[in-house]
Amino acid sequence: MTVYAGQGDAHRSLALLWGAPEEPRTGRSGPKPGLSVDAIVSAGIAVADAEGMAALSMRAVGERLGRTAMALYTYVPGKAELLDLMHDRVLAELGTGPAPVPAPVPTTATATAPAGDWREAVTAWAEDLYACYLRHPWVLQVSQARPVLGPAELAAMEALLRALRPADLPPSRLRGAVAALWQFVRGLAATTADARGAAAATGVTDEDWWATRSARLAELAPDFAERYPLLVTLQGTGGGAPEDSHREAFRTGLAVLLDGIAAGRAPKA
Amino acid sequence: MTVYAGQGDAHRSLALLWGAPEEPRTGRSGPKPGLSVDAIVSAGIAVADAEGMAALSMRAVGERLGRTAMALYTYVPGKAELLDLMHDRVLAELGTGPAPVPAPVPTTATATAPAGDWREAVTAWAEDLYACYLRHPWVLQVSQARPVLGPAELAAMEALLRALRPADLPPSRLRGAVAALWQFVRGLAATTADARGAAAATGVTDEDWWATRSARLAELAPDFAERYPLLVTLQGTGGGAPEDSHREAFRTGLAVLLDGIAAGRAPKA
DNA sequence: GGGCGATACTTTACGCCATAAGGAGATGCT
DNA sequence: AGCATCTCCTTATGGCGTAAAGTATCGCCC
Repeated sequence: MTVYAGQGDAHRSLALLWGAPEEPRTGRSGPKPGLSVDAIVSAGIAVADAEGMAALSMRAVGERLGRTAMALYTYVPGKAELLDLMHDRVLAELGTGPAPVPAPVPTTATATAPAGDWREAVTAWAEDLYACYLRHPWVLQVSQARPVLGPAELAAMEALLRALRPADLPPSRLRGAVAALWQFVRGLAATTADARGAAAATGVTDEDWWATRSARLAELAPDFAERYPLLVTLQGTGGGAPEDSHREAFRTGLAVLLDGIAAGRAPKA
Repeated sequence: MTVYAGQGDAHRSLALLWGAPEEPRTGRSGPKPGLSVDAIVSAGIAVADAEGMAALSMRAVGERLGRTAMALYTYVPGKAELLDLMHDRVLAELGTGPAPVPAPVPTTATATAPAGDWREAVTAWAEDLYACYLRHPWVLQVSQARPVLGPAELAAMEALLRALRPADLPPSRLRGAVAALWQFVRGLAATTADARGAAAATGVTDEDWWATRSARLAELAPDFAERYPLLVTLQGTGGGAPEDSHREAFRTGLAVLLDGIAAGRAPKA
């Protein structure tokens, strides 16, 4: 199950994400709030971390806080908005990259930046995001289609741009690079997360799982090797442990991307 | 809502995907089947195309076929498996690329292939996949986490490998390139699909939607420009229509990837 | 041709889900 | 003290996937 975020009231969602002006409580009466948006978001994350996205229900979140499902609706407009908040909260775990950089002229590119090691910086960013996704695999089930535009998500973007700055790309190419990098990390994290999930859910090793799978496949499609010759040769070369092969794909895929970025740098000044 | 595929019985799912041996009907009695797996899959796709993923329910699919939801269970083990089948059916719309290539020595790289225009071939492949996703946007809501391993998905992969062959990459790098390309196309398609969906659902232009969104954002985070300086400069440079900017991101992102692939080619023979 | 076993399909029911509606109790201002 | 306000609850609605069990229909074999 994938979950579709960002479907709630965009207005309220944004307000919550960015910390609503918090009406200064003038003339408030009634019982003090026993919960808070923050607490609910935390509880939601706890549920999703522990039980997975499928188990995330308003009831479950409420229960974890000793309330009913309906109690949450005082604080949060609905499940969709809660998901947006959970998503951004998780992304807030990301480091914001190395140096904020005071404020060099943002115009053209005569920057005297340390340069060159932008590759390292981008790699660090990618590893950071990858690890974050794997800490909270359910986030990968929140459809990335709708941009939530939370502060943490934007901060992550900004961090990537900061890392890429020394590469000195023209704007259009920069956009392409950012898109490619983000999607790549997310996609690969999803693959890895699922491999782990399959192992955990079925109690079978990732390795065994694949073995069973491909045995069954060979049985069902005896002409496999003729139909997919290139696939077969590629498959054959990656004999190692499955999780290692993901890491290798991550490394090499990233290398491709970095090379591509390097190739598009503006002519050196 | 994202939907999580591949959670059903892997055995039966695979059998259905690959066209089960189709027990040769010896000694069958009972009423003739009025439905078929194919018809059910088609109905499911029709529902999802027309009403979106959220509206895809066993009841809805059954109704379209003039049956109840439970009638489907005679043919298909459950909703998860149906989704797998729908997914692969959609991917079967993809072209399989230019020339199947008879069978040149797959060992080393002294191939006399037309070479060079692998960029074009890969671009065509990417455009094809991108277009297919946009024809059936709901597919992007099927979690890519779990590899379904249907014939069409594998064929798409094979087609990409065929396109990439003249680039003559070492296997490890090839794996990285494939992963990066696939994730990129999928991710960008998701973004585009959603932009369209937002426009359709709310009746607001994509442009207006963004305008509202960023106005609200400026209101909630007046220090936006200081917090995200690089993001702001990047945003500012892309004034055009929103859908065009996706296409541009697609083009430039792909260019980055292709350059990266080119950079990693084995030394020319 | 009669009957029987297999098959297609239905009805019903269960336990979930998000959330609309409205009510009870607590709280603090006036 | 009175009352508006706010939190939280109970209840109800209409959905979902699918288990279980019933009914109708067909083809084979005696």
